Amino acid sequence: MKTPLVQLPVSTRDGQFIARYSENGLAELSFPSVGRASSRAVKPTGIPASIRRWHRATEAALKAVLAGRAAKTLPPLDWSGKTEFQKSVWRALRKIRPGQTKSYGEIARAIGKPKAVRAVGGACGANPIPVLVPCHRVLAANGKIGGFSGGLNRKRELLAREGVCL
DNA sequence: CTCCGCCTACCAA
DNA sequence: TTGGTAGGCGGAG
Repeated sequence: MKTPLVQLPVSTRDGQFIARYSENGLAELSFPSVGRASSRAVKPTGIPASIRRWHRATEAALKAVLAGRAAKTLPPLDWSGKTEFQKSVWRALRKIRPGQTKSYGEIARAIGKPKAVRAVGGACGANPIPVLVPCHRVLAANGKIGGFSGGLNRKRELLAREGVCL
């Protein structure tokens, strides 16, 4: 099953994120919507114990990263339906520690596709689990901020909390 | 096949 | 430094 079965809110200092789970794990994490936090999140009765457990991990991990610290544990991530290229990029992103940064080119080389620089940017933009899969730690080669699907301000803030100076 | 993008290196002002 | 640009590659339609 690819469609998320359960969608649960995560309240943080930055607002209410939404986590979506499939039977295989966390499939998607959304930034707080600019609009009001109307609980669009459906909270079906009888949430599987496994998902409740994953959600606790998600909450702890998200709060840690938002505070500039490393997440101790992550719930299983469901990347089913995604391409091998994207998964290889996201795996590489997970190796970047808080406070560290890499360029799109470095990621491209790390996954053995040195010329797929721009495509790496595309994969970052398609990252379904931002923050926990730290695409915000990837900068342009010249040390510039680069882009960010969640908004550059957010990227700057996340990096600042990790002690990264631009 | 075409078009677009969280890029880059390079060249001209 | 700033600005324009061609090359390259994966993803979406």
